[in-house]
Amino acid sequence: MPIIKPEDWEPKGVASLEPAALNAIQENDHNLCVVASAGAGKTEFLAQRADYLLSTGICRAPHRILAISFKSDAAKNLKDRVRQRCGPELSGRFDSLTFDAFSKGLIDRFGALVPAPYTPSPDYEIAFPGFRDWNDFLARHGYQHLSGKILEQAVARCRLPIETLNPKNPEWKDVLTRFWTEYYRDKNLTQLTFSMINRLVNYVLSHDPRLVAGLQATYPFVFLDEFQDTTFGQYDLLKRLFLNSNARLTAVGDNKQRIMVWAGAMPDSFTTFAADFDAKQETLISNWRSHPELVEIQHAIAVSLEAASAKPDAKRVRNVDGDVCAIWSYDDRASECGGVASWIAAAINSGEMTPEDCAVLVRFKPDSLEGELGPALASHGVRLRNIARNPDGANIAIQDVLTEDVTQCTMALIRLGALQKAPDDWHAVIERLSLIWGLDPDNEADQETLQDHVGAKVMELRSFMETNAPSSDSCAALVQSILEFIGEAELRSTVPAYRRDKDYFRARTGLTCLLKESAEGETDWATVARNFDGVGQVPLMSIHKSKGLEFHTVIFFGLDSGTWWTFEPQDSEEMRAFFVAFTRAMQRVYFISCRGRGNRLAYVDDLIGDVGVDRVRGPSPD
DNA sequence: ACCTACTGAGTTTTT
DNA sequence: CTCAGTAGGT
Repeated sequence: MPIIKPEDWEPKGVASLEPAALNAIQENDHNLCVVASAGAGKTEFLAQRADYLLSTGICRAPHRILAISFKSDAAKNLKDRVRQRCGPELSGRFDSLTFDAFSKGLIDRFGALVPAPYTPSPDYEIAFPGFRDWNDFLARHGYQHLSGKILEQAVARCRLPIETLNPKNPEWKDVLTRFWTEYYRDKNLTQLTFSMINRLVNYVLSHDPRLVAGLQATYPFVFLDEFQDTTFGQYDLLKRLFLNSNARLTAVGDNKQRIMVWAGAMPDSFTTFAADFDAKQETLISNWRSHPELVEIQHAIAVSLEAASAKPDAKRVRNVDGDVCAIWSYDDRASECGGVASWIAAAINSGEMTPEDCAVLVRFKPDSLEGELGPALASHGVRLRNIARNPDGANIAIQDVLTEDVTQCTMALIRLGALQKAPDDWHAVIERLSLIWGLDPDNEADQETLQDHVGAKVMELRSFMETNAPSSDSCAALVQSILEFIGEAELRSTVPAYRRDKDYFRARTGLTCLLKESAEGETDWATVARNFDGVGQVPLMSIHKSKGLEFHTVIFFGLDSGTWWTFEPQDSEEMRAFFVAFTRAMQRVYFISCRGRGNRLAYVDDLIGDVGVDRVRGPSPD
């Protein structure tokens, strides 16, 4: 691949980028802090910067770029965007992971180097202890006077080994020692939380500086997405890895979307980072997502969060009629669900949006709304998909199944078999199999054999689908046959996250169960494939899960004091969550307030009322 | 057995 | 804000 001179480099695949983005993309001498409000095109910015660094050879093989995100689908989106922008070869040196997946990968590779007694057993399980579990641990060991919440934080922040710790209250040293020597050992098996994995990585890196040197040599460039949500432990690890090294760090995020402080995020990650890493700041002000009327309201909310917020430059054109924002009020929950369901069905039938373009958001407990709204939508022939739900029999959420490597390989082949046209999938399969089977993408003979192989497999899948109707058994057989074709051992050896059986089977079971679920009641494989991908289904999720996503229309359930019982107006996490929900919408957003759930949320109601958002009677069921 | 007044817990993520 | 649980009264 010919190398482009840095001065000749131009953005690819987009009409334009704002000047601040261009400056930041071509910044080679400083660490960077890029403040990017909602819809500013963070993913695009990072993808263009990756393309700049890779295609100019500023980041030359064998050097790689490490990109850290907070959600696995965000990591996946970024990876895909980089592949689109600079092709499979250069993007092969772009490692896009979540912080937790990155730390877990290091423990899976170097866990044995962690000094005793902290060495984790290789078949550990990932634990997600709740409030009760932390308290139970304390009670079991006679510390019932201490708080589980504080133990959780202490575990997330402590430096290992505990023996060297010097806490103000020596009792905590005993508690932590006991906790770590037993790990989170409940039923005779080792369980690790992600905060523990983070501490173990930190420990092994401090113990063995060669690992730090190796990582620094591999990654001269590091991207940090959604930096406002960085936890103390993650930041500590970041410093351990890259402070005072030659690595160039690019932190991107938006304080107004900081909604993870409750889970241990630093309240001031940007200022701390800017000071420690002497970072230069750039501010992106475009909003490519929402049209001017929505941006106007977003700005009013932004100003209430941060008085100095810059007014974004709205780039999207409005293309719907009627109110683009309103508070819909209802008296009781039955008319609420009925009314919203018939409105959604009518909007879909009129062709102004597809089901998957319309998101239903909640503050929490999507499961309970699924039970109410799901049947109401079903009576109009519209399906609701709770993306946080585990498919029956799996212990992985639907949204995570979709981003798994084993899913992407398998489903690309299923789509090639089931659908008339799937050109992207053909490309994706060839690209992936080249990698998995270790074939040279530039060797014509290799590529020709590969194409023949895949062509034959697709023909075989087509004839299987013609003779076998979709069913639980035929789905399992299909997955089995495709994985045999790909080669499970080969697949697993190219995906570091599939090193442990537990992790691989969790993903594979998720895939099989979601496929079976997608086949229920269907007679044709094309529909099964579309069901699997969520085509034709209205997605339902929490605000937290919606972060980073965008939808034509957003409907938020639960603008009431019952749902927001912790609400505080000034600079609160709740207000920022509300901002995140609002800024997901490209064309329109409605907030549902129902007497059956609680009272009017006066502060928010008045805030958006002041910029012209009306409280109206919600659409009625028909 | 039943009433009233009070206390405290619940929720959002990460493979 | 709502719900479950509890203490203390009739």
